[in-house]
Amino acid sequence: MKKMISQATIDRLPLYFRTLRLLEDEKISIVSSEELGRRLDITPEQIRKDLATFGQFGRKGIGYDVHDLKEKLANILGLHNRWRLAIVGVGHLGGALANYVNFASLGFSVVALFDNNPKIIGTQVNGIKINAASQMKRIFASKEVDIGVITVPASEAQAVADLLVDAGVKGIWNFAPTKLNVPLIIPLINEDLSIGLSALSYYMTQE
Amino acid sequence: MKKMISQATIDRLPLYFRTLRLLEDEKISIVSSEELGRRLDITPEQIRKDLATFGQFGRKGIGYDVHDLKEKLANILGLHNRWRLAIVGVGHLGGALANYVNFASLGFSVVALFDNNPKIIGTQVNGIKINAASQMKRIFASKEVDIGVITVPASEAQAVADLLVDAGVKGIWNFAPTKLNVPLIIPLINEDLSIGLSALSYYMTQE
DNA sequence: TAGATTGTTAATCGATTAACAATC
DNA sequence: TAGATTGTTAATCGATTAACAATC
Repeated sequence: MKKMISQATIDRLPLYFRTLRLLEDEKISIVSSEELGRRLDITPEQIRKDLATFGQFGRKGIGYDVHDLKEKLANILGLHNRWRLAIVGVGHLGGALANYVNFASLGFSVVALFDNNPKIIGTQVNGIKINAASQMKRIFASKEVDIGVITVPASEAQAVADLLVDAGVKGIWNFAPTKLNVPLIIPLINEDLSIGLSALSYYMTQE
Repeated sequence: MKKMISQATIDRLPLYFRTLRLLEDEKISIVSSEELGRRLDITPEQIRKDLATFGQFGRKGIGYDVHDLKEKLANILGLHNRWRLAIVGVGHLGGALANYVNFASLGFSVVALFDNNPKIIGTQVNGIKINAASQMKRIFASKEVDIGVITVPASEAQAVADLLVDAGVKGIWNFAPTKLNVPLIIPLINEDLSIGLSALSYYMTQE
């Protein structure tokens, strides 16, 4: 990582990107931070500050070119990379992710599936064969996998993470509700669904 | 909401709760903020500060009683409420959530499913019948639904949110990648999976 | 020119970290 | 008592918001 940019800023970039796409669909070619902010419930100052972190993308008195800014954000986010995913743990959630259409539109594709349940090894999901975890290293090489998605139970997640690291994974997207230890150079994003649901429960409990 | 407590603090409480559960399973009855911090990669000071927001739960020189603190956190988070969920949009993700076991262990249960696809209305997922969205109000009353889970495409999400609010939903868990407008009194948690994946792409792009 | 809007610097706000008295 | 550990106050850090000069 070149420079330290706040997590909050990084997490807002996909929202800007998404909105610019919609604006492009609406044939709107110029947008102000004011309008972007209105669509996203984010202050215009915040948006300008976030964008200014990466360069000068707008024109004073005018606004931002929708197509141009969209492409620049795609570049910053690395969405032109056509990342290849492997999903480890083809239960309900893993299976759903294997079929998830939104990924494709962001440039991600699922190229491999792994599971240790002998009953499903060899079967296919969305046209992709499920392999035993022991095949990971071999398949990672042939399929050029970039990202490992962990959708196994928490108790097995660390072992899977170790296998992924050993197979040369470049990044990990973890859905198991547990802390993982992986080398610092490998980006890891935790997607713990129980946090959001518990937070919702908390807010519903406050009268 | 009685008092303003930071989102960051609320989001860490489920982690503490989860870890206390594991400690209880390990028959460990007393834990220090130091040990909790080690297991979660959170500083002990942060943990003490978070807990102190809600009261004095520990004993100086000793630590925290595992069972006691676990129960107190469950109460704060409202996890004793046995919340009842309705999932709107039974595609791959909605279907996966309908089968998600981790919910049950936190006290949530899925009691109703809705979809507008005539091909699947009337069929069952995990023993729960799929209804047309038009039935929402009636079914919310009879099934005493608390939480609405939105797993429809972004373009339909606002309409679904409106239906949920009209049916008297108490909280919304939104998986559609779009900003929703709902009355301020109704807690809304957004679970936008494309943010995490895009952030991962960003970090993998920085060399 | 007048009005609009960016990019950037300064001010404010809030969250994390450090320090330490209290006490088991 | 000495060692451990909490709860809380003070210091620091970082993120958001406000203000405004530059300029289209």
